[in-house]
Amino acid sequence: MIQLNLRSGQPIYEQVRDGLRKLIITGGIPAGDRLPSVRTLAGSLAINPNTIQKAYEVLEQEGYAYTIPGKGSFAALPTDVNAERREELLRKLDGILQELRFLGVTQAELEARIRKGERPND
Amino acid sequence: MIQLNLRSGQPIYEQVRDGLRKLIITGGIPAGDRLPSVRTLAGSLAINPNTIQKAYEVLEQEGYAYTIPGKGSFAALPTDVNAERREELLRKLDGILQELRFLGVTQAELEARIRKGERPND
Amino acid sequence: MIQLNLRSGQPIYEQVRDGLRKLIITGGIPAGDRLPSVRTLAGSLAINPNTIQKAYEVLEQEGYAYTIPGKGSFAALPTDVNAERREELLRKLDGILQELRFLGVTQAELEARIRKGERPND
Amino acid sequence: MIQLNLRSGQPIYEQVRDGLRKLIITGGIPAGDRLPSVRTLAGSLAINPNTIQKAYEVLEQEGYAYTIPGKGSFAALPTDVNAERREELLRKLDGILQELRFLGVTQAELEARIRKGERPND
DNA sequence: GTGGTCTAGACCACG
DNA sequence: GTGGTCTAGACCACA
Repeated sequence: MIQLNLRSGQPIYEQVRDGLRKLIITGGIPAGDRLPSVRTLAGSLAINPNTIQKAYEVLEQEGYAYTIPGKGSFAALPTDVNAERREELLRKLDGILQELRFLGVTQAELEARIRKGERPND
Repeated sequence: MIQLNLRSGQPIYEQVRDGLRKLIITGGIPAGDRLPSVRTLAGSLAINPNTIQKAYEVLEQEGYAYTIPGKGSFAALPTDVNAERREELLRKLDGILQELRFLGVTQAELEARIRKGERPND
Repeated sequence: MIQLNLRSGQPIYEQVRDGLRKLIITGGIPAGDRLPSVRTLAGSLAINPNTIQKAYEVLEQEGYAYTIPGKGSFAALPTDVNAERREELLRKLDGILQELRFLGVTQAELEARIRKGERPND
Repeated sequence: MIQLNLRSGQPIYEQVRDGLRKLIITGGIPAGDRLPSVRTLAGSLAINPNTIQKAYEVLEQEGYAYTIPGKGSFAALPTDVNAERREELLRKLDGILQELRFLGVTQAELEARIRKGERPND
């Protein structure tokens, strides 16, 4: 389910966090559904449970997951996600757009790219 | 000119790199112009020269600057920037757009945001 | 294992890089195997760990090694080596051949030399 | 006549040395002919005469040029070139061939490359 | 004066 | 225990 690259230099817990977040965003794990348990995921990815634990903690801080002690961790609703996360994304978006423009990417190319991922019901 | 946050967890040399890249992108340092010398910048930011030098090395790998030993470092042309950097930006762009859509940002809002930074001659 | 000449004028980190690369090329360190740790090698060569680390960074840029923080550095596969490195070698090869011819080395001698290192299964 | 790249990071005096050596090797400056004077070359390349001076000194050590005080510097015969230079080239050649083989270049490709530069009268 | 290299020693994140 | 980062201070090549 989650692809790890142990050679990438990126901390493993970040890769797990990114993978889980991606699953939640894409609907692979619908809001309210239970995330795999720390031990299960650690087993299937063949890494240390502490590393999974850290990923879950960070995800919870961002608001993408919440934990019910004794029950497990669950995917949160989009509206539960930390407002800071959203602001951070918008900040990064502006920075990336600015840099791409500097590199010669035209407004038309940017708009094409932004439409490519458009969802029907927007 | 460059704002550092020594407690942010992000390495100082990366903050310096980001700050300089921003200056180059925004035209604050036009292509061909000299960047501040390692010692000068280290002094004005009150950090070690080695840390500045690492920032310059990374910036050079990205293609945003080039160094002439004994002369200084200079801002490069947009066309000199590493192709990998451009691809990395496009990858990040797609990921951010996907996450923002999940968080409820509509296509109209995204397009508005993308037009905000539009440059007249695109 | 690696011979250093501290008075040669060539930077120590380059000598370390060359020595390690040679070990990888000759199979002294098979692909996937761990290179000596920064501290270990620094100790056995009696030089500063930072100098070793710089050698490893450069080796990684060339594609001859990859690093997993907290785990160590490892020898990469030949296919992971940077394409630029290969082109640089071919460029240097042509220049050296040209100069050797100027110095009176005949085509026969060059071909003999090129066959000397031939591998059986080529 | 000599192409300098002030941005390359390679010391200018080395670029000048390489350029002059190339001219001698290729016959652009036949053996016995006078090399351009330090001041002339410094002027046409728009660099400091001290830098040219250093290039000439190194070239003389290699045996590619000799200086007659008050007369100028002259291109030497191939037989005058330092034996160490020749050995260094052969050593480098072996190292490059070994590395290229490691990178998957076959014996056939190497031989093709070595024949490409073949001179008719060898 | 500039960047490049090196040392000695320190703290931290990661797994 | 590993690599990553940072500091303080030093010397050298280059132009």
